[in-house]
Amino acid sequence: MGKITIFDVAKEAGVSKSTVSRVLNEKGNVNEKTRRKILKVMEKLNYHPNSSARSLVTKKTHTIGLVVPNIIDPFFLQFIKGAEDVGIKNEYNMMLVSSNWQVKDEWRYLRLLEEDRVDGILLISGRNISDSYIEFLESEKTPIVIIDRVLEKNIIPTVNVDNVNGAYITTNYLLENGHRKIAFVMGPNNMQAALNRYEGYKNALYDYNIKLSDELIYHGNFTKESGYQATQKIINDWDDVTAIFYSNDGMALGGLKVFKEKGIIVPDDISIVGCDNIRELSLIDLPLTTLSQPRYKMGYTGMELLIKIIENNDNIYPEKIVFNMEFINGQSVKNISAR
Amino acid sequence: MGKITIFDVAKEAGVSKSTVSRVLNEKGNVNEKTRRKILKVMEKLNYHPNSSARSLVTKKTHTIGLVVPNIIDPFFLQFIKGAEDVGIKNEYNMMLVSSNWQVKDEWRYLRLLEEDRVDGILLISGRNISDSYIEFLESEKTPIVIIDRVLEKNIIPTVNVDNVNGAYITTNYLLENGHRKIAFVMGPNNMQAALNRYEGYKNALYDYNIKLSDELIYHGNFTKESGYQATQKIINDWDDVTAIFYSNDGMALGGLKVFKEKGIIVPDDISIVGCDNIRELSLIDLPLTTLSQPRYKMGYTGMELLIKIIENNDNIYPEKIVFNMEFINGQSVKNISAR
DNA sequence: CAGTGAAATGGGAACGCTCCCAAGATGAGG
DNA sequence: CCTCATCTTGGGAGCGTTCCCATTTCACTG
Repeated sequence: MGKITIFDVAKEAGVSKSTVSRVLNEKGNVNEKTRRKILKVMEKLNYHPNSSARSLVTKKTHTIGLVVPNIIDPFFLQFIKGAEDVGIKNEYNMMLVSSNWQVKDEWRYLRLLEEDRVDGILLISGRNISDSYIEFLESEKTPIVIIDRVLEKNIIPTVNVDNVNGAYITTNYLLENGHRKIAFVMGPNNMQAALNRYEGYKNALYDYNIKLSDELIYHGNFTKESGYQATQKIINDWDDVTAIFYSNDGMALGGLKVFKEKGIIVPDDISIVGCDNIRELSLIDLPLTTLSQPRYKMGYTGMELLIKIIENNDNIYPEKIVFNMEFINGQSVKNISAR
Repeated sequence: MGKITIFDVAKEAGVSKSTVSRVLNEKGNVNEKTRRKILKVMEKLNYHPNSSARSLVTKKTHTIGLVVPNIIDPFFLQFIKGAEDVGIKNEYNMMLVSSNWQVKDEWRYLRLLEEDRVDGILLISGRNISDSYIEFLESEKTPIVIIDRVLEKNIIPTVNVDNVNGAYITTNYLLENGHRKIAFVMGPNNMQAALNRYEGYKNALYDYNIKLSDELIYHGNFTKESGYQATQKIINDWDDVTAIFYSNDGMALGGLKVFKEKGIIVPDDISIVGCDNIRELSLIDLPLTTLSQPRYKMGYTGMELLIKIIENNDNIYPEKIVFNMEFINGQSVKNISAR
């Protein structure tokens, strides 16, 4: 079915292809009358410009590559949604690539760029990207924005969340509610976010003049199972811990399981706070007090930034955007201040 | 930074662009020695063919449009993952479009086709696509596969699940476990899947010689809230209903909330089954007996089919693939047969 | 009514590739 | 040593646009 081209439109409208192109791109002067006529012909013939031909000469695809560590994890959906909404608004398409947390898959999204399939890349949750790859991207001057990875040495624009501050606020909230012996369940040591949350916890204690006790620090790896185990240890080790700070919600869920099994009531017997505000928690009866990353907003902002970079490629100064975590006041903390 | 083109490679290797093209596409005869040389030069110059230029002449983009009703809903992730895995294997990229359940957004994915950005479209969960649009796609002879929507009149290939059979098996399971008075919570009337599940329920009762009672049929709209309300009604209306069949898991969750509030123990006081096997349920302590759509497999198969259609465009006969639902035996049904 | 500048239009080159066709190289067979 | 088939290579056209430049049209002004 011979596709309609710009020539067909030109012929039908009795003008040259150049004029059609002009109305298509709203560039240059076109007599209003002919403009209307051409528009009418386009509609009549159901003409749509071929994007490949366009890209070939303009060097723009109006497509961005969206890289996600793992498409299966609902955690990333809000980021994607935020990015998508901006994309739609600016008429950008999104090419989806999941990196599977694998360094070896980095070539897959790199190739999108090399083959000029995309104008830039939005790397969501860049925690899994190797340093050498980031340096490579930097040297390539690729339009790219990385979400959820702090890059201090690199000039690449990033969108992040202030984990230190978030954990500080949360810990402080526990302190204000009279808690003094607060166990802390850490995440993986190699994860910046996990370390930062620990730092916030530490700072809050310090500012409250409470001595940090290493014995109250437990280790997990962000899974429900590891939260389960850590919680069992905590309960075994102490009978005067009044609150537990889980550095993500997954581990808090593991904790809840322990409490259920042992008949421990939250928050009457123990107060807990989590971190991340994962969707699954909304299904649980107890509203958890937790911190939320503004994921939608981060995706949204990241995409906006990326498009900005793509569209005025000159005089860019790299931006490092940092959002605050949002404190979500649930019902898993009890005020135990003596009155 | 002047991008490397096929000419640069040709020049450096001392051959013509045609020869380079030949080794690029592994088409036609090329002397093994020159082939190696060209390959080496490509690597040296880090040459990658421009996809727009290629598409312009071949009319193939090696990209497929993946349409999902709502990217925010984790329900669709398994479909996407299945499709993606096939895409990667066959070197297809995926353009992501969410339809937002809105008919008015149909133009957004249509345009991907019209602008020749994609070679075909995989419409996941086509429940939300208007009939007129489907007819349009059919008439356009667009390479398309629709997942999760039964199309009897149309010639478009689909991948579906046998809801009738699934509901039959589940209902039968309840019957085998001694339940006779089984309430049924329906989904929206305009949804094929919901109606089919009702049909399966009906058939099972019929084959078991149990008279269908309209009074045991309750209506919901697949939300947790509607399940909550329906369950309250059921409990109000009857004291001898021993089992409830929720036609999706979301409504079953609503039911669980009622039971918790009223101190009703599942499965001791009442047996329940759901349908869909949504991820959130894994976080709940009670393993629900439910039906699972093989979502990963459906996405996988749909994508395979689509690529097959795209790649040998001739003599296609439309396929209608139907998977069985998988029965997931949880712990929410009690055997109450008199012994 | 000639002259002028702006508005409107057309034509051609270029984008980077594939593909067809023609031509040169090679080698076997007589 | 010539012939012919096969392998190998090069050149040119064409894919559907955009964009630059040249040309035509037009409305005014003096």
